[in-house]
Amino acid sequence: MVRVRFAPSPTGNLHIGGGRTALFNWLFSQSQKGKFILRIEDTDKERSKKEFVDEILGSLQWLGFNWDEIYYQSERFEAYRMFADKLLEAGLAYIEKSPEGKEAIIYKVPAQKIKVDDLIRGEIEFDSSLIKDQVLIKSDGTPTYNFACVVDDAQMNITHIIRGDDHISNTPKQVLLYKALGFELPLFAHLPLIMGVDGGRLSKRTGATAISDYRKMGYLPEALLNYLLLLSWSPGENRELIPVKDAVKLFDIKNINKTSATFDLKKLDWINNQYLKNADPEQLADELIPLLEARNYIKKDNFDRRYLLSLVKLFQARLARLNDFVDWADFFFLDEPVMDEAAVRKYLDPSGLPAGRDLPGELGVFVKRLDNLVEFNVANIESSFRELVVELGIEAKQLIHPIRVALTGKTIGPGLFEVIYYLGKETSKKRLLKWVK
RNA sequence: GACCCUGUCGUCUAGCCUGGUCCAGGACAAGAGCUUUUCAAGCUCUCGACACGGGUUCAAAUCCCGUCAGGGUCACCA
Repeated sequence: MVRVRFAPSPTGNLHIGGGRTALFNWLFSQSQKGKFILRIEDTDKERSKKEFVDEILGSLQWLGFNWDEIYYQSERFEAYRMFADKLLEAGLAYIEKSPEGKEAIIYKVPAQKIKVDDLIRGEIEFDSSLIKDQVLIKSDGTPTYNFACVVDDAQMNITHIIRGDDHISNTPKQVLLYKALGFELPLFAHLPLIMGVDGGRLSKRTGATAISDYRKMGYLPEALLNYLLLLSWSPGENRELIPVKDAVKLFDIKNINKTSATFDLKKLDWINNQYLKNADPEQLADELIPLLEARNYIKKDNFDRRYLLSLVKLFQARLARLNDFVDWADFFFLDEPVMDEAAVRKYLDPSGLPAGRDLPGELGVFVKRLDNLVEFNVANIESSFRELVVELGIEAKQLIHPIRVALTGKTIGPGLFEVIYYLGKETSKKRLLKWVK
């Protein structure tokens, strides 16, 4: 049975690169009906933090990766010690004393050619005479990364090691240890790295790196997953929008390419919009509620959910990020819209109008028409408006823009008649009347 | 510096294994237009790449060699 693992170190957040490694491991396990194992590599007592463990687990859950088993290296120190002693007894390792008298166990690296048949890159050859002896157990008693990793991968029966490219040069060191300990070798697959726009490693300078940051910014996990999937993997046939469920069926390690990819926020935005457009409004509303509460736009447990749902539907297709809703739809929740001054000057300042136009008068008439509607609905609002502009002998947009600014404070937004309808007759009248005199 | 990995539009990629169907296809971005009530969406179009140089071959993005470029690793960090 296929068993893969994702082995983050809790010395920081789960970043984009780690998320992608987790994704490929998880996808492979799902596609092979295998097990996905999580191993927290917390051997560095100084830098490992509980809060990072929580953050990493939270991000993995948000992405939808459920693990079958979880282990903590900090709980397995006896095992590492035991295998180090074995190597000592076999004469394959030696003890080195520090000036303070502390002892470290060092593996004596034998000189030989090591071939690794990487699932993604093919055969890679190394010369171990170029590798110096490796510390197994540090003088403080904790194991080194390469040693703990080998012991664990073998003990946990990991069959495929799928990890980042940056581990290629660790591979010969680990292969040597597998052989020295008499463990069966797993298969290796080294994923190309994700680069920042500046060409180097993805860093905070080049944009957000933590998965949780993308969550905060309003990206849907499905969208982020889909984007990450496209970085160095393609199912062919020009398919781009691939929900995880489909990816599990289509996934084949052979289709992973060897070239590193640059993280492109623009494409992520596009994918996010694609998912947002087709998302269930109920689900989006659930995500939005805490954000709206935080801004005091709605009161917890005391708001009209059906109304919110209608607004979500109004904006859904326009959002690049879910959080945009909070800014773009603010006028539905505020008593007074926040006015964009430039928009006011452009559309509501009578001095800028052509001779003969009487904007305040026109707005006044429109308010009366709204008042007289037999039934206040989108169709009636629109037809009364259309009739009015014909009577006035002006183009629809000459009046639409000023009204939108008066009602929303903005030049952009959903269709005007929906805006009026959802704002309600009284609020619309009140906001328009401000510009009548 | 040594070792290792990689090189197709600005970006993500298809094609490369099994040379001809590729004067290289798709997507994002950019530009133009349509629609129109602004924005978004949608639709149409435009711009734009086989890193370079040698081979092999009737024929090379595809095979071979070299060069160059980019990246990674060289810790008692993981």
